[in-house]
Amino acid sequence: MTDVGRLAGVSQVTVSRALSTPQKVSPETLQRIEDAIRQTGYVPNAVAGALASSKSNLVAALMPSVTNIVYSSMLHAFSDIMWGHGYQIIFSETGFDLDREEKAIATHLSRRPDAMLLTGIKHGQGARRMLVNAGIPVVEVWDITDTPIDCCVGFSHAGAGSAAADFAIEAGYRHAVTITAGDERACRRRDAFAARFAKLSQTQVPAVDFDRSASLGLGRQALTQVLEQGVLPGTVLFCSSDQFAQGVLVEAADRGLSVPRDIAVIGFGDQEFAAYTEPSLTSIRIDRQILGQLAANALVDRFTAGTTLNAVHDVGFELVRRSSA
Amino acid sequence: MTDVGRLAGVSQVTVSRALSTPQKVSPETLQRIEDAIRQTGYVPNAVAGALASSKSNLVAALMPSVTNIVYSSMLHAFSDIMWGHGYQIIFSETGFDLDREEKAIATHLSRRPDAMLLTGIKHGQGARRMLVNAGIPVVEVWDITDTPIDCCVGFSHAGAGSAAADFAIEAGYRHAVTITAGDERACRRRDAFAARFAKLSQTQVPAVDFDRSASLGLGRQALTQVLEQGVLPGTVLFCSSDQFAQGVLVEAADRGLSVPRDIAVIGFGDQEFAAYTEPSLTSIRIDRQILGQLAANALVDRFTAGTTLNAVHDVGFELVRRSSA
DNA sequence: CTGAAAGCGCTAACAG
DNA sequence: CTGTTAGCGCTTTCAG
Repeated sequence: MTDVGRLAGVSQVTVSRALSTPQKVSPETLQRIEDAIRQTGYVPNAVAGALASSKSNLVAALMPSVTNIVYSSMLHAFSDIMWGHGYQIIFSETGFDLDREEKAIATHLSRRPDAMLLTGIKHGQGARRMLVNAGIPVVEVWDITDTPIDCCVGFSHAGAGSAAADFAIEAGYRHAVTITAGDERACRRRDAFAARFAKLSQTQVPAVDFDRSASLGLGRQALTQVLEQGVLPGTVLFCSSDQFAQGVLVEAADRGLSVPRDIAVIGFGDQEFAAYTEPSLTSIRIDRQILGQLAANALVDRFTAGTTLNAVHDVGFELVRRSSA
Repeated sequence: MTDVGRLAGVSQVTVSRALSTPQKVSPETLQRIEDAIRQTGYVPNAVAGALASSKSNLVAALMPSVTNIVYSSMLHAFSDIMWGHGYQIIFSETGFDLDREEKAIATHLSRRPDAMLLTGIKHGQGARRMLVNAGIPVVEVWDITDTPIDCCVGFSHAGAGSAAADFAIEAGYRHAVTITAGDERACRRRDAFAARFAKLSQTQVPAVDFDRSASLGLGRQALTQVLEQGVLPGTVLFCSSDQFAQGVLVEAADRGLSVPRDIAVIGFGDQEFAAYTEPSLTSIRIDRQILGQLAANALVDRFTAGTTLNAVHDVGFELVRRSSA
């Protein structure tokens, strides 16, 4: 900046102004500075800027996994809006591990981000304290609670589970099995589904649980397991992910089973392929685009205005009925 | 740090040392400092550290899209290793747009990252200049070239295309159609496939091209289009993505077509589901895990040793034959 | 509208 | 092993 200033015949401060508040610099000076910048190939140093102004224009985003479309599509929408507001994203994967998340929070806070996005509402011991101490806006996504750290945007997993049960009963199914991946939120959906379905149908709801992430292969395996234990007519499978559901569909087709006649399937996530499988998949849709956007906007609002704390945004969910159930 | 030092009865510098090079501080002092840190709830400021040492421990990663598993799984492997070495990832999506990539490069460089990962080998006008000026290690992934900016790790897309053609001919197919998404690298695979297949079979290779990203729905549409134009027996479809291939499979099943008898299908990417579709999908496998790891290691090597420039790592590809072709 | 001075919180020499 | 002195490259007052 000093070099640029020298070339333009002004002081370093004026160059700084030209870059951050050009309206405070006379047009001619501005012109000379711009030329000088071009000539010198000057690249601003945002690190120094952040130190001096204690504003980093950095937002930290922590999520379980980027390879899961459910989270990555949220990140996509979120970072898109943030970028539009001049913020950059520094991210880490936490892999459903609270310890790892807590370490990541500490590390990220040392970069003095202007805000932080966290996935889920359950965090480790020190997390809340660190975040409150940092005094930055925090948005928790993909779930809701009455006691967010700062604000949250998501939906009720228990609500989604029991809504699926209501739907299944209304659709005439009298037996159900759950297929669930190793994910705390998926378990909450399963539990709510099972409780509600059991209550309404007066039947037991067996569970097939995995400790891994959902996948098509695991879904095929799950159906095999279900069939081995024998399945009564009018049974619906409540899957914690469309990946599972698709696996069930593929396995069913391979075995010559008719869906939903022999077995019905409800997925979760309403992924892009859900509408195009054979038969098309009944699933629970969460608008991840909107969710990511709302999360971004919540933060941006907090920057500019300083909206009320403890704001909770319920984006809801929608049971999309197609042919599989 | 000054506060912590005061509390521990040492100077600020000693606190700094205790944190970065604890072996240079006496055990007793270290203990006192650690206690003081706990008491004060001190959180290091990596921004100031980066400014003073001109080492940010930040690595920028630019990729077309995080919602595409092909890139996100690479990012996952890459960031995992980088995190293990104490680096954090600051990322941006560039959406197959060179201008956007160039802007992102400039913005990211202002953060003084210690290295940068770029996807692809084709970049905008100023990109190369900026990166060379920055003087940081750069790794270009997912493609290879003899003239990388610094180093690259990927595979030959033309090679993959013609290998698929060789395979198809050997497998006895005499007609082919390509289905391609709007992606420069996919087009290079298509062109290589078509050229080679046409040469060996002495037939034309019609193309179904989309300007969007691949999806299951678009794949179904593509097969419909192909069938409308009439397809000769012994035709293989070369898809630029497993998403397309899966769509073709679903549409074929829906129409009562037998795969590979009526129509054969080759995918690309060997995604997790490829082994579990019905019939299972023949696809081209790239080890994205390894690719991401090699990219990370290439950078880490450059940090420590300063490996030769212009290193090009060909991770190759593997045609995985399953049932669809 | 422009400049001078101070300092953000840390690390990098250099002394002791 | 510990402390002192100088910055890193900006932004933020405060004066002109």
